[in-house]
Amino acid sequence: MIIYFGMQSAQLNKEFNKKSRCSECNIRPYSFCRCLQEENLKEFSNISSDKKFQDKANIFLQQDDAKNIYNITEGNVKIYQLIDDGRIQIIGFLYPGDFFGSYKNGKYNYCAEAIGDVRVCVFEQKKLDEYIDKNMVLAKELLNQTSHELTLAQDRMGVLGKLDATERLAKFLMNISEQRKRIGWQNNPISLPMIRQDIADYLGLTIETVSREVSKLKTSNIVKVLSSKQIYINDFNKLSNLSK
Amino acid sequence: MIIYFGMQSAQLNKEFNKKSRCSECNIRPYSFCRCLQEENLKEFSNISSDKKFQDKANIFLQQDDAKNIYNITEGNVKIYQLIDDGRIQIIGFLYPGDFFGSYKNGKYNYCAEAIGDVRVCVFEQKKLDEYIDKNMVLAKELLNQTSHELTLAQDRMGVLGKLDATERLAKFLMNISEQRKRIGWQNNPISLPMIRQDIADYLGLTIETVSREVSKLKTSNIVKVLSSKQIYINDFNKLSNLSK
DNA sequence: GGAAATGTTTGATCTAAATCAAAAACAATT
DNA sequence: AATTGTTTTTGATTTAGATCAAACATTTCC
Repeated sequence: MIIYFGMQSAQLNKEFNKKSRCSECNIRPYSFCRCLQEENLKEFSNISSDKKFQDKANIFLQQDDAKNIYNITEGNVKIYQLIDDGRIQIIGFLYPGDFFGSYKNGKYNYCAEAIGDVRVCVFEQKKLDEYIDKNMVLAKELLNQTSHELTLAQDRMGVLGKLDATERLAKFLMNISEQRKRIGWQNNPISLPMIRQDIADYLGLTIETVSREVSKLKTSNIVKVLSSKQIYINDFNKLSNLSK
Repeated sequence: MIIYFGMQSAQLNKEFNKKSRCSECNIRPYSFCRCLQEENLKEFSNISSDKKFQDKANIFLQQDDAKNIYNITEGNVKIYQLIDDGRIQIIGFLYPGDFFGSYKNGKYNYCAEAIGDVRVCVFEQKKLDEYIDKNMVLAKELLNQTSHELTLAQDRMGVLGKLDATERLAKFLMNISEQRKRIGWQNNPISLPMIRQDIADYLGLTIETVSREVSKLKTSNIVKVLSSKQIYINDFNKLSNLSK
């Protein structure tokens, strides 16, 4: 910051007190940044940058050199692996507060694509790593969050390996509802940011099976389909029982 | 350590130089402990303890209060989730150098059971956490390892969600072979510590399908089945191609 | 507002893997 | 070595969900 001689006192004050991006970030309580103290936010803002992506934009591809960690501040991101011929496995649908990318050099383990308009904070691995050395509370927070991500990934093995189509869809809807609640959004009705094909590729099913399972839930009055992407859950208990 | 008055000088010296368990551990280069310096090993030995389990012994159950982190020094461990009625999803087969359990209080995310005779180092969460505060290199190592575990878990979603039975078994055999190589064991023939039922529960298949797929690999001369748990891979290229 | 493109639903048929069944191989115990 | 229990293999049948096909709904864009 450069302070010119003759600057007005009020103006000067304003410069000093200028809010950093992080200090004004309203998703921070739900993100790994929540471990930081107020006084560290200014510095932390400086090691990251704000970036926007529009619907269907690739944030990175699996074969790209892994350079960054991304933290979502607005919108949804899908991360997915391409098997070979064109088979897709969607790893996850991410929400504000979720982070993705890689700490390690090398390749990313998945592709990342914006669903709708997305805003992220981008951290270079190197800078984040340097910051961690200075503020170890962040290392512990990242360890806790990554460890929690791992338990979620393990839970998904059970879904993909052992649940039938009905159970998978029920669990999916429950999970979305809980995710929304976690970040302070209404948990009912739920808005599905992704299309049916994405749900299918996430659950290891086909689009037709997903559609049929939604219809079954509708017929049995467990959900009301307000529109294809707006689902009202009439009976959380029944849905939860179906989801195992 | 109690030093009695009148102790001989040679004896005294021996006490001081006594090797710690960690310093004599030969799996350390393959485990998260590899990040520690020689001079820290004695202290690190003191915050963990050695424990043995025999075949089929439960190390912990999913509903147990999560208190420990375990590090395998000998043998194999299977970690698995029980869905409800009795459906089982095996999350992973662990090898010497792998760790499991939980840093966080709460419940474990899976059950852990010994396959054959097993030796582990047990760390109490609290003690490990205190140690991390003193030696931050361990936090970074755990973050890197957990982050790597997460990528493996994500890869498994593709296997369970998108691969057919032939591809699943081929990938499984390749993975075992690579895992063995990683820790300096011969990568061919491979020894499978687990029974067919476990392979089925790991791959989201039935025992019959696993058996049939093994037979197909045998018939097509890609592997030789020395015994049901000893597999010689005749053609790594073909097996790798099958595994996608 | 209408055409084109994209996404969703429903029906008919097919198939990979599950289930059911039984024999064979192997290991453990007396 | 015979008995018992466990694990694996192979065959016959069934089935959940995939694939194929077509209509229907919704969004996008001149």
